[in-house]
Amino acid sequence: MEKIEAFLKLKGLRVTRPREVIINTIFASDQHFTAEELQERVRRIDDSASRATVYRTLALLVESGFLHEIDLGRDVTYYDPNFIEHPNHNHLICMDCDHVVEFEDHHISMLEDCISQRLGFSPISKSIRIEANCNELKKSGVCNKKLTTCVKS
Amino acid sequence: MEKIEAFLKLKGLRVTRPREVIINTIFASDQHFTAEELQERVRRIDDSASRATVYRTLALLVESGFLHEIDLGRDVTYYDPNFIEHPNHNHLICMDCDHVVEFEDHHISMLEDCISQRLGFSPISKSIRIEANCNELKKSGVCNKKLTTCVKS
DNA sequence: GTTTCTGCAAAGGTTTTGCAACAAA
DNA sequence: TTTGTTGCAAAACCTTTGCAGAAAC
Repeated sequence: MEKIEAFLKLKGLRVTRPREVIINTIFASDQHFTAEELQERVRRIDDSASRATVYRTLALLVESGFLHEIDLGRDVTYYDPNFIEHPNHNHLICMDCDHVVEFEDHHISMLEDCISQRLGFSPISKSIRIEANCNELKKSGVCNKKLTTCVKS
Repeated sequence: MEKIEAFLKLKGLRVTRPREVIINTIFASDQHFTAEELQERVRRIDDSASRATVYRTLALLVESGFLHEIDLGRDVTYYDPNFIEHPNHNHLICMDCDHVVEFEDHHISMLEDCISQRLGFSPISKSIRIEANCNELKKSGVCNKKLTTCVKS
């Protein structure tokens, strides 16, 4: 938050009440969210932020690199506040329980860089999306997976 | 096309003129496209297919696995008819020239499977999207990359 | 005071849908 | 003849935008 405030001032942008509330709400958790969900969380904390301002602030944070858009294969845009801590993470989406597991893997990351170079390009951003079924569910009929933190390897 | 016709008959669905035209148009090329682009190509061949039917046929083909939706990071949905020949390919998108390079890599694919299993899941589909800059452009100021076929490694 | 930001409501763009007519089997 | 399919136009959906008033600095 302090970083973002500093950034705003540097750019000649203003630290307003709606922006503060929105930014605090976003970074209060490391979980991905949609604009809709954010708007609702913001509304519950403080009524001072319209849908338009939520969208405008999201765009601002994405452009300035504080937030990432991710594609979970659904029809809305998801935002991920967890890229500052884990800049190279990927997503596995369980099609059974809809859980999203974030994971990092150094080997894959290196391979992606190699392949890009071989093709004649320098990667800016790399992302993997895996859609999967839950093994636990298949075996026992019940799914207890609630992994929400970033798994590193 | 014969495969899809057989599938339609098997499912009790009908082989109609608009469907034939749309399906033939899609698989006349192995290049990805948007609904809008498809509609226009279809219109030029034969006027017998409304926008609604184009969308409905796309949905049908995606559901039945003949066609894949892909995310190129733009704001429209792209469709990729090239997954039957190359079921595990990924996309590198050049941010300079907007070209899309399809690539396959056996090692990455295996790593994705391993990671999924370690996390307790069985992958259904895996996709990588790399956004990149063109090396040729950076060096010579000109970009001649027009790779459109699937690069295997 | 000046400039940026906000909220509202309206518009934007893509995709979906209800319905009556139509065509495949 | 039955059932699935089409085209049209309207609706739905998420997201963006124009504008006048409000708020930072």
